[in-house]
Amino acid sequence: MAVTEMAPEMTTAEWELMRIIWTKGQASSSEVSALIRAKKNWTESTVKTLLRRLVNKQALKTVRDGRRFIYLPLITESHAMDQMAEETFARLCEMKKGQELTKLLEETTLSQADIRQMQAVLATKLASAPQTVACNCLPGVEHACC
Amino acid sequence: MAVTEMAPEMTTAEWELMRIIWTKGQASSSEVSALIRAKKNWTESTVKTLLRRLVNKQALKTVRDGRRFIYLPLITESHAMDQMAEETFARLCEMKKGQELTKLLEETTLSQADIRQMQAVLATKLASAPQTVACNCLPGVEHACC
DNA sequence: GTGAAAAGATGACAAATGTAAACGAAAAGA
DNA sequence: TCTTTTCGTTTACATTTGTCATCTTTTCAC
Repeated sequence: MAVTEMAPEMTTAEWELMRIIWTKGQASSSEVSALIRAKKNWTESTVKTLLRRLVNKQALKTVRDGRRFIYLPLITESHAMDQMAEETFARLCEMKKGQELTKLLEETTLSQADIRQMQAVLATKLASAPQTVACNCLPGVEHACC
Repeated sequence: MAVTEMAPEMTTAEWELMRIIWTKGQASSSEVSALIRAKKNWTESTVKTLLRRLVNKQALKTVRDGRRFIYLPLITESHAMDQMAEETFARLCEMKKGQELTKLLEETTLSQADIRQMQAVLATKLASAPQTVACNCLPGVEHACC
């Protein structure tokens, strides 16, 4: 595996703010506060703290705009999503990832275009897919389960 | 959405131990210690602490076996996996989940059976799939992005 | 039965997280 | 200019998480 460009780990609370900034492209602390209020009862203080932490983690950068700061993303949403998804799946048993992905496919609202793209990916993969994928739940033990 | 039977949140470290216990069905503290050692340099103390926390969180229960405890799972691996995957995807923009799932499909090693099952799921979904899925990144704002 | 080995119980401690309150400076309105 | 509002900065504080070290209590081998 390539050593992935590690994006900073973001907490759930921080992620909420990032989504706002990713979508708007940039935002001031008060803009973020105003927008997040539709969803979370956080005080401005809380938002400021989270933004500061995101800057420290190098997930955001700031540019001054007179008295205040404008916050801009330093990592893309796509990259952050990829990393989070990867980290989640890294916890799972190799053998069981397929089942879990299947469940996600079932539960997620997908557009027709999404589905067509997935169908293309799967068709390609099928050709070289292994008969089975071994469980790797017991460290150092091959075929731990089943 | 139905109110999901909430399984306790497990940390990354705790999850590692759970995988061992799920796979073996049950294990004593020293068995877990021995097995985890192939992967993590944790002391027995660390393992005991994590097991205790898992019991407190009601992810595990114990039965006495003479001087020691046998740890048994109180939640299934499947349930825990579902919940973790759900929580991860809950963070993501509705509109972008499909793209992220597609990437996961590409990157994950899938068995032929996995792929066939996914193909079946997708074929079914396609019939009733929406043309597009709206972004929900800005709380309270419809079609935030694009 | 005595000492070493094995288990559980307790206590610790730093870093990360969620969630602010307070304080100080600057800008804007009266 | 005096006051209020608006920002950023500092400090705080309880929890959770990662990692152990110790202490205590059982056992098991001599």
